[in-house]
Amino acid sequence: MCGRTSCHLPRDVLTRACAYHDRQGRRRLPEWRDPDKYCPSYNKSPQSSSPVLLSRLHFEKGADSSEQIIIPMRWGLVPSWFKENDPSKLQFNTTNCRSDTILEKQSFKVPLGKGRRCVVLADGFYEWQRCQGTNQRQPYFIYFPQIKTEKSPTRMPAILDGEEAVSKWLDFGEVTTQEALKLIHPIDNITFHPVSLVVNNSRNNTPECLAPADLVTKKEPKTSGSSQRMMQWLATKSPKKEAPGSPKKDESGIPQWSSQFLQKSPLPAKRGATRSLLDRWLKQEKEEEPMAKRSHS
DNA sequence: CCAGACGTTGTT
DNA sequence: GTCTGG
DNA sequence: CCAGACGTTGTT
DNA sequence: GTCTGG
Repeated sequence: MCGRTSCHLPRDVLTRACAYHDRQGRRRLPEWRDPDKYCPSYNKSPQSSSPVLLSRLHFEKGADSSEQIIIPMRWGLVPSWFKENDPSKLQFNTTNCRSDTILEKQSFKVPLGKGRRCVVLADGFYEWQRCQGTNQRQPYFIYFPQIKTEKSPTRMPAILDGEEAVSKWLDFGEVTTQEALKLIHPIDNITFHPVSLVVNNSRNNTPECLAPADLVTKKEPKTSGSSQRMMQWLATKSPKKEAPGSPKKDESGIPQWSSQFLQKSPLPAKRGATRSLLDRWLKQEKEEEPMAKRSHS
């Protein structure tokens, strides 16, 4: 899935890219909170803060839920019951959420049911492809081509394509969870290219991170005489290691993506998964009302 | 009922 | 192998 | 996501 | 806080 993004635009440019239309159809720019925490980078990793869009109603009682706020936030979900001050003390991973279990996993379904939706802004994201026969992993940059509307903010494996989808996703006051989930579907107007291994280290923050690059050259580890003897010794002594050069099981030649999203892509499997996801939601809550109309007993 | 987890990746 | 830090 | 640490006592 | 497992 997604563990690295680029979000490098200057703040004013990013803000304009997030222009949207409110309930009255007026064109607006999202209002910033904590603008100084915005830290543009070509190489954003979990624990860093990324700009996030969310409904104003999350901040002000009685606010227009179609109005949007933009705030730098730490990557990863912190459960509401987590009392430590330091979110890095959370003892399990919440940097990703599987779309096929989001309605089962308590850490995600509870906040989802409360309308806690947001949109993480990014130029695109990185994925590492493991190739057979090497330990190296080939990074790729994946993004919307810069042709259409300039604004195409994304949430990672769940990508919202276009302003309207973003607005509906955020407007938890009017748009129910079930309607919101329908906005997430595989997108096809997306593209990618291989990038340099420079992106591997999250300290590297340069345009080279997302620049097109040649595929990683599979260099045979030039083994010195001594290391060859060492390898032989390991091969005979260690039951865990396989003899170097022994035939590998998987000769399919099919590239294995780390991402479920890219692996299964926009075809039947994913469609089916999405449908059963929605079906399950519909079963457990028949006539979901939008948040704005729910009674607060 | 209480205790304890609450999550993802990938690989075997 | 697994966790933390970036 | 990947890279890099993973530990303690005591002294400078 | 809420769910699962015992």
